[in-house]
Amino acid sequence: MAKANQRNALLQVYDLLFAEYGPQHWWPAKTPFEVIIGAILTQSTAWTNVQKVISKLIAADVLTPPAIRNILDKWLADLIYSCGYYNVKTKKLKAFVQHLFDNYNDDLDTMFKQDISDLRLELLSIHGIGEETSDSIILYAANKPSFVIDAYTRRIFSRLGYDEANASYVNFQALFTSNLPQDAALFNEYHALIVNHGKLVCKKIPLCSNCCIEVLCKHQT
DNA sequence: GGCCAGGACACCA
DNA sequence: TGGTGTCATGGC
Repeated sequence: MAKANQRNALLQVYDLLFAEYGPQHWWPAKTPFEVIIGAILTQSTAWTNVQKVISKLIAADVLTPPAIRNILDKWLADLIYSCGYYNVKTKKLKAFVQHLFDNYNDDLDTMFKQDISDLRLELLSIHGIGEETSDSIILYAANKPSFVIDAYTRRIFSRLGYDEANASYVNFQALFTSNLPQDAALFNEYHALIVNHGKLVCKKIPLCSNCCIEVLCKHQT
């Protein structure tokens, strides 16, 4: 597909999703640190489970870097139990807050002052933070334009006939970053809309214009 | 009871 | 470099 057509098609998908669902107001968190904790906890886990755990962490007054750093592994594992993979995720949460303390004295703002590529590399070097989680943190916690590729994105754009959906994470991400304006608000809304649509389709909830995607499929193929 | 959910890592060929 | 097993609860 020609570059201009690709750009127009991506914007058309965005417009249809936005017209259908409206603004999503993502990420559902009150602070950048809460975004990061949620991004780690939601790995391969339904968001409803994460919400319960976030509430528990707030109730226990441990949703801060020093509190997560100092709490015993066993207690943290108990608190995040409902998310699944609680032993693995305990290590991941601990690894992040330790990194934040060692390098920035718990100051996220300083960490986020880097440009996107440096920040992404640094996040990827932390245990438990892969490509999707790092992009989620950059976009939703640091408010910088880094497009998030997740299972929903691949599924939907694969259905739309994009071969890039089967490519590596970075190559698929380039489809969006090379065709869309580098706008954090746009990337934020686009990914949120994709996830919202994906969830509804996944739950087989009938959508009056679920057909918007079906129509696009016919146009693309 | 089976399947899947807003992944990442360790290990192996 | 790519494929596979593992981590695990909760909702439908």
